[in-house]
Amino acid sequence: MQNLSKMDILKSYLETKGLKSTSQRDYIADTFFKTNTHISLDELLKKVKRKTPNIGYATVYRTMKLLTECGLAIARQFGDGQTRYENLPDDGHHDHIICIKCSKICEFQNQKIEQLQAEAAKKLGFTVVNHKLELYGYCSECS
Amino acid sequence: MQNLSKMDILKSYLETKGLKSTSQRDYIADTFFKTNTHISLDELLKKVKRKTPNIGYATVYRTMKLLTECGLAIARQFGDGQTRYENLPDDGHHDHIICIKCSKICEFQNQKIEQLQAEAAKKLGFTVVNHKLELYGYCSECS
DNA sequence: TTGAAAATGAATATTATTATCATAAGCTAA
DNA sequence: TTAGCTTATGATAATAATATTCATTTTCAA
Repeated sequence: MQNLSKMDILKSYLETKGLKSTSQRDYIADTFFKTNTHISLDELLKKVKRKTPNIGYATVYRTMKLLTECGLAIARQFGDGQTRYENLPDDGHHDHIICIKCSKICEFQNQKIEQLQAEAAKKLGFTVVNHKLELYGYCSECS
Repeated sequence: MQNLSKMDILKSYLETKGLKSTSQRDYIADTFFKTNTHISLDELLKKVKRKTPNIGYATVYRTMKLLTECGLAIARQFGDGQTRYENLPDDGHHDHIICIKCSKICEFQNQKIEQLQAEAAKKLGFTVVNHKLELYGYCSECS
């Protein structure tokens, strides 16, 4: 079992909610944590079924709902009519800057921005567990 | 009829596509242009029906598809299972914070964050022209 | 070990989106 | 203006994804 820290976060979330740990949940979560794409429920179910064929769609659905609730997954829509789940990268770098001409993508992280986000959220009564920041512009070669 | 310039953009889009101008389309578009929220099809239909009760869901649906195609509306998903249409603000840009439990959406603006974004981009040799920032967390009622 | 609480999985229900089709309305040419 | 063709409309139906139900199984704390 990889992804120990993520699994720990999940376990502690379950505990605070009075929910139980099950082999299905663990296996679905672990499988998801190993993806680095935007995976749909059907795709994840297919992956999970390779090793545990009698797992049901509903369990995958409910597990992903849990992971989303505790900030370990981000549910996104890309316009194909399906919800896709994004796994957080381990190093926490999930800000992107994308060149609108050549499509080059760079990643960056800025602690100060994250701090300001948390403050802005607090003013509105929110507690941030996750964020998605995408900048669009021209890279050095295209500007 | 307000929103003349947006209406002009729509009219010229229709013309280039060989589509026709109708009173329903005009009224739906004008009603949408007057919103400053993330409106769903049902909500927009309800608004439109106040003055023109015999308008149909399908016409609203098709009109919003057109507006999206020509860039006058942005179709967004915030996780409540409904597509919501964002009217382009006249006064610029806003960011979103979304409750991952109840799907409440708040908007906020933060000049300082935008400034830091520009700085971070500059370090990577980029010039920012646009950005998308979404925070996910718990609202005051769900935390 | 036991029993209450929660999870599972198959199936069903619900909901939003998209397509269909008969009729109505807009547009162009004469 | 009108004839004739094209597109739009609105009611409804089809589709597809998501959410719920329920009988059974599993977990976990006492």
